Amino acid sequence: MELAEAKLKFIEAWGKLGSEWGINRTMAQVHALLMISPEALTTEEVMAELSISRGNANMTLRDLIDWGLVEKRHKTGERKEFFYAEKDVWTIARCVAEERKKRELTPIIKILDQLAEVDGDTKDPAYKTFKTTVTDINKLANNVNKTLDTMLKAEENWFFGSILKVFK
Amino acid sequence: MELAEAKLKFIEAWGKLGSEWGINRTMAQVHALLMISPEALTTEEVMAELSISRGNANMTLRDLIDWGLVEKRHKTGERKEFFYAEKDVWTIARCVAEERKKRELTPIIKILDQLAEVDGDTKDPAYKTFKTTVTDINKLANNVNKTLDTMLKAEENWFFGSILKVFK
DNA sequence: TTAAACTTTCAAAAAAAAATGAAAATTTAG
DNA sequence: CTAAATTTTCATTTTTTTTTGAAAGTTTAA
Repeated sequence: MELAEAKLKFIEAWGKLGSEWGINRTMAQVHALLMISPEALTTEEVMAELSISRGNANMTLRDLIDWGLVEKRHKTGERKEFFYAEKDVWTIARCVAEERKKRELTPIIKILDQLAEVDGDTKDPAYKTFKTTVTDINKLANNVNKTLDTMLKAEENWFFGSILKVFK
Repeated sequence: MELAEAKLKFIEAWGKLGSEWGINRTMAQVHALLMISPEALTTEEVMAELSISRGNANMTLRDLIDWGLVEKRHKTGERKEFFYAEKDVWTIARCVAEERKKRELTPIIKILDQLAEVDGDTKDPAYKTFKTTVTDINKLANNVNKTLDTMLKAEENWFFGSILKVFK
């Protein structure tokens, strides 16, 4: 396969994966484009490569910066801003995990904590089922949370190492 | 908090979480409703509880069955179908992991395998960056895949156990 | 200063996703 | 068989999400 074709396929696949996981397709595509670019790109270049508008490119790049996946760079003598994506896959994975933890896991745990305090009649099946379900989900969420915390502190390559033996 | 209020909040929160993770909000809400229902519900009841149309309820319940999260049940003497959700949180987590692995991880690995075979000039930075990025993502994806495989075979309660010590 | 280069904003438009509901299909009791 | 009960389908509508692009805002070189 040619590099040009492969690039397009990668951008498309990354966009699709993103959208399946609740990430805006264009944001995932811009991320893909920058990940495979050795050099930082300008807004103009991103717009041209992906055929998107200036406004879209600007907002998407801002979001990627908020996620910690992309950084602004400046070149001496150039007035324009350049955008460069983190390329280390483990660092990328950490960023995503950290952000999603903050944006989604922490808020839902807060709600589950409140819901676990619902009061009612222990003999009422509706109450029992509600309480049990919410409590169990809460426990799972807290375990995911703790595991992520530990994982995020872990060595860069824990994932590529032999963690698998744990489950032996 | 009253049970009725708590139920509504739970359904709302579960729907929101679902939509953040690329799951149709209504599907997540129907799932939430069934998870906290001690008894299997009819399509009519789901429609009424969530104020959704028959068509929507029908398709959503079908999807939940496809995910392995809900099953059809029949009551003797009743002609209608009833829907009952799996309540064990670990089993639910396995179902979701298994489905998403099948629907999203396996396909992307297939594509990454193809893309890793792109040919080009080793001295070309664009080629080098592409190759490295794709290869690294591929490695990570394969490790996630293997870890999920092992996890899915694991004991019901591995997650609630002391897996955390692994990362010590 | 100031004007050109560049970036950001956001109301409006377009596109995508989800929901509706009535007709068609299916099932089953009698 | 047959007709009532129930489920499924899917063209259309509605809602939600995403994108556009031009105007406003900002920065900087001279």
